Amino acid sequence: MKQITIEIIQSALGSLKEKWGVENLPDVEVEVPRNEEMGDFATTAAMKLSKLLKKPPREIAEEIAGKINEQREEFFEKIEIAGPGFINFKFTKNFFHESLKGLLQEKHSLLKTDIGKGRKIQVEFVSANPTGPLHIGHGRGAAVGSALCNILKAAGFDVQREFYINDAGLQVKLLGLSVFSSYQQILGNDIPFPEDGYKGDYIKLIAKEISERDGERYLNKPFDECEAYFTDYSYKMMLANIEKDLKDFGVVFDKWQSEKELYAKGKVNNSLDALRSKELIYEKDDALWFRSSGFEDDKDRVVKKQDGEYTYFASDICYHKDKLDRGFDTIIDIWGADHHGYIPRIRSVLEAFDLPKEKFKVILIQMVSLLRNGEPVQMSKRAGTFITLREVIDEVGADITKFIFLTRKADSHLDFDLDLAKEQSSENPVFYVQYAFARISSLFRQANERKVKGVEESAIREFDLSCLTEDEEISVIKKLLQYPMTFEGAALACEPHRITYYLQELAGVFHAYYYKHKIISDDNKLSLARLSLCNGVKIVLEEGLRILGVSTPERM
RNA sequence: GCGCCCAUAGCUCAAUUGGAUAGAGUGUCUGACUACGGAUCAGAAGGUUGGGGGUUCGACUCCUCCUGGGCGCGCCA
Repeated sequence: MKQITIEIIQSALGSLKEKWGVENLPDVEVEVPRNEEMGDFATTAAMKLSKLLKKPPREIAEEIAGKINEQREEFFEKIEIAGPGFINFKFTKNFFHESLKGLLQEKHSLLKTDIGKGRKIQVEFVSANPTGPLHIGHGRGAAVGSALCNILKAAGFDVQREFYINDAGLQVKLLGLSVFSSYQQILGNDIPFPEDGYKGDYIKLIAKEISERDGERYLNKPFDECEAYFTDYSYKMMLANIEKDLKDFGVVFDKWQSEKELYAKGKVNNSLDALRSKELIYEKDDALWFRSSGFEDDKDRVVKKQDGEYTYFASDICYHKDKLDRGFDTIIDIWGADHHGYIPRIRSVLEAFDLPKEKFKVILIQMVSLLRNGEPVQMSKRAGTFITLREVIDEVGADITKFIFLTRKADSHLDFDLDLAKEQSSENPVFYVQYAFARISSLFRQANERKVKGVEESAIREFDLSCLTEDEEISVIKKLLQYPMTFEGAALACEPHRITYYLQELAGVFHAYYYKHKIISDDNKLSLARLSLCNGVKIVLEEGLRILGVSTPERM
């Protein structure tokens, strides 16, 4: 719908070009006016041309409108000039009927686009350290990342979902030590627990599991001797746990990239060597530094510490280079907002490697504050006092949780009140949308039971939609036809929440329509047309909810 | 001290990337079941978009200063 309008305007501008004596025309932009009475679409082209042509916008608008009327009259019921120079278009009912028919016959035409043109894009998200269970913040990242991937895929990109595993370095070692200490304590060896160790109950659970499995085999031994066993065992347990939680949350990955593997394959060393040969690595105070201040960063960063250990940054240098080397056209990292200071550092890395830094994009997810009855819930991972994503899913439900996450822009803080989320569950927006879907499913069950002629197994083959003339019916069709532009906007801006809002609006116009008009009646032709319209709504709701990762129940 | 983000109706959030009279939900008030699902619908009320200045035909949106909040500024991750 939008595309057709743009093409018509472009064509009109094209034929006026000579008369105006201009070479380059501005891009044509169309939008849906706030107020429906103003029309179905509006363009600001005349206002944009005003400066260029040195003529008042309304005068230009008259010329354009006149030209369109000559050329493509049949689509429009009305074209008028309004306000400072908007050109408003109102489509004929026939246009809407034909468009709806297009959706019903060829879903693909409306639900998918090809702005991606098969380009390879990678989204790395969650990437939680495998040192503890996922918390609510990870859940937000998971919901947003997953929905974004679904959008990009439907928009024609070749999408890879990746989880980066920090399985090397001090944190997993500390996890191993924590479990080791707990194991010793369980078996009666009262050694002190590491001061900054992980203290959650899950540590004891893993320790107990090991004690049951291996008995006293590691009792009273020094940690050095069993470090590999405890560390590996523990982080693999945690990783399995994380994967399970994500799966139950409806989030899956194509690739789990191990940090350890980057070291094992020598990739980290290779990257550092490459930088060294460009004289971007130097030694100072017995440590190795990356000269990031020569790029966007405000200071140089350590890649290898005095004690000979690499920093996380060292493997991140390698990882981001590796991602682009894998041939992705764009790589998107989804990070917690507390990592924002890391952006200049990574951009510097790409620049240092002469890689195009505009291919690297970061989406920052703001913090989630958990509330219970309006009171903040204090969380500390180290102290082991935190509410896990698992607990939230169990208490509130995956659909509600995801919907709440996806009803906000990523970069605004979120107060997640557990009690409110539950209390409102009967009139929660997610049910409002799902209810519309269930209602339509119910309508088709009715139609089949009543043996409405022409309805077979929820499918209708013949479409005579000319009797859809009620205002509410046109409103529903219009909303359906707005899906592609909303969806494309969400893809280009990487903002899944736009889909969430759209679905609520679509459900809204549908509920209003349903309440006012009887769908199934004695008039067979009208019933079929109305069921077709409902089917159109169902198709779009199904696609939208699928993108968000929210279920589509036939009954509620 | 420096840097990034946020501030919109009582509350939780949108606003088609600079467009027309700033919109939804929730809460409050008033109505609609002898309906294919009332988890619904119709209506009312609610605003100096944190504050000042600037840019232009036009600003919630861009620039600048201020206020208030969040987060960073490690040879931690």
